[in-house]
Amino acid sequence: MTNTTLKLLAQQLQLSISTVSRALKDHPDISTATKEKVHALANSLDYEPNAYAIQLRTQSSKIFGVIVPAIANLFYDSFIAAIEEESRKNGYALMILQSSNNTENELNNLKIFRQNRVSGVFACLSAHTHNLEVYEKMSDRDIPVVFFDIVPKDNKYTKVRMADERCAIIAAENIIQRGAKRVLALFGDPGLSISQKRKQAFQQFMEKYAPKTHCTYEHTNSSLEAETAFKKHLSKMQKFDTVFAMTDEILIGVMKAIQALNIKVPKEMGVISISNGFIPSLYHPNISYVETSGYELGKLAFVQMLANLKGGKTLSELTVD
Amino acid sequence: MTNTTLKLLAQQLQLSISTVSRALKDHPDISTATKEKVHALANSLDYEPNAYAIQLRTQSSKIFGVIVPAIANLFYDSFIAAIEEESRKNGYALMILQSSNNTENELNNLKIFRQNRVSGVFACLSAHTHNLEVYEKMSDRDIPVVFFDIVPKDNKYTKVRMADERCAIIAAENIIQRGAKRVLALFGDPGLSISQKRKQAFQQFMEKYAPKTHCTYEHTNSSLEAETAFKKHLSKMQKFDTVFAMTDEILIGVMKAIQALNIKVPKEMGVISISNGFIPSLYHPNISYVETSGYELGKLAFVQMLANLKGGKTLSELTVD
DNA sequence: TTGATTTACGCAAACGATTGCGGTAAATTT
DNA sequence: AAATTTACCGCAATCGTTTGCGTAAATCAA
Repeated sequence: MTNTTLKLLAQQLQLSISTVSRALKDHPDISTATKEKVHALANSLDYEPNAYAIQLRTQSSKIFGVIVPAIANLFYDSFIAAIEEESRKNGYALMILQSSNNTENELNNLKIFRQNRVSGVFACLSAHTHNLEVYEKMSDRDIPVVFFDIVPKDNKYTKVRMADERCAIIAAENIIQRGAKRVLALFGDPGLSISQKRKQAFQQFMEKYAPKTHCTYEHTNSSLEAETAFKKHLSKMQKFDTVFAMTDEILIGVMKAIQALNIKVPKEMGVISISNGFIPSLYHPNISYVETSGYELGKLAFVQMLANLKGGKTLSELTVD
Repeated sequence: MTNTTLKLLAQQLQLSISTVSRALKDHPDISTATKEKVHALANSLDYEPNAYAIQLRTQSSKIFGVIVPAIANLFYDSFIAAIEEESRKNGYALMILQSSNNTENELNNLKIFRQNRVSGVFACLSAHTHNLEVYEKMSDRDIPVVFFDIVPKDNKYTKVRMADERCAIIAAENIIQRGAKRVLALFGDPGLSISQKRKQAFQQFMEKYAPKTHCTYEHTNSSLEAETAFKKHLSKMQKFDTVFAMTDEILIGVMKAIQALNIKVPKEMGVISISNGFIPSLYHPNISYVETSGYELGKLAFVQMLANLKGGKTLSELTVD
């Protein structure tokens, strides 16, 4: 079946294309009678405007691009869910691409976005992307970019991220309140700023407000490493009574060790993590965690995007507590 | 900055637009010298073809639409990851929309897809969508639709799904091999065909090959229900030694109960589920599961899509073992 | 030298929608 | 009855590409 176009409608109604176009969008120049006729035929013929023609003409696409390291990740999931929801409300659609933490993919994805003239891009940097030239290219094309989660350091970019320091400090507070004596604190990839920030904030806070509490810090790059690290430290002379996991990934490793050793939580060992809550809810009893909501972050990112789209650039770093 | 177009290149090179266009795509009509000049300028000016103009002209978009109930779901995640990978290889991009199991959203999403003239749609039906008229509309527009996971019954549609029966039977086999005496088998929403199929296959197999094994069947609609059901049945006179969870969701409930009651797996209780493996890997010891790979299903779906795109329609129901 | 081919390029018409600028009847005002 | 306004509508250019067809100049065969 051939698609219904303005032309087709115009022919059947013996009207000009412009009249049909205007009738469809309720232009005051068109008489009510004509409008009704046009609408009637458009409905019965199931007319749907060709988005590409519109975009070509108006130079705006009503599509946002999203780059995440991986879709299969609970944090990004909820982030995407949030911007998807907002996008729908505002008449935008989403084009989601994964970088798989690979800079080359990231480049390719951005290219696709440029070719599709997206209205804006939500981007989470790949773990080791340091060359931001490509993102400059987007700005050159007047395509606003809102960075989230893993963001560039330079303040000229619009970025939203979790309040990493806040989360770590809340966790530390909680640990102190519990009266922990010996703490094992596990952090992620030391190369990522998120790890650095959380660790620094955590450590500083602990040293200042609970100098007597003995803390062991360690960086692990996977669930497995976290599991091993946990077991290793536990077998030492001085056992610890509390473990802090910076991310879900680390928490998973910790919990496997805890289950394997049949350690009772929270009696024998306190566990606290930073998470959006899904993983902690899988265990019994539920693990306490400091909430980092990808959902909230998504909402915030969307607001930023809209602001960028309207009033030029808003250069800022916003964080969700 | 204004975007580089063929026109611009043509002007600067004192060539016609058509020549530039052809040079860029290595048309034999164009001399090598000209091609080189064109490419050089195109590169330095960072020329990128306007996807909308191309699509308007060629009537094909190089974009696939994907509808899932929720992105934040491990099964769909891996499915999406697979088709995303394949799409990229084949020069397509993905537009992902969620239905949130809401028929109205589903309609809207399809509309967006139609307006964007996607090349094809991968669709997972909302739990309670029975009116497939909208999908007919896609076919009328020559937009192939490949259904996955939750698929319509009618055989005129192209659909791929997991071999539900196979999975259930493999699990049953496994249970019999373990020498289980009393089994608690937990299934999902009885309204979904996936639940019906798995239960029926499971039950039939057990009755045929292990008639002496006592099986209790129950449908639960959430993790919490599964947890409650597990506890309820355990407190009865005749305890069971094996539990079967049809999905990750159910498994989560079961495992919470098991942890709460400090039951030893697999000594005191055998646990088996159908899953893609992520959730079962969170526990210690790892839970055995029958693999249902969203990833594999995605690959299969993509092949189907390509076939549909090329050789007209392939009406079939394909399953992944 | 002449006619037949090749080579290398340009013209112009699409694709479908938007929109500024007129235009022409009818309605209203003088 | 002439002048002016109003209400409706059409013309045509435009967005950036693609592509069938036409054609000069260059090459070749005779």
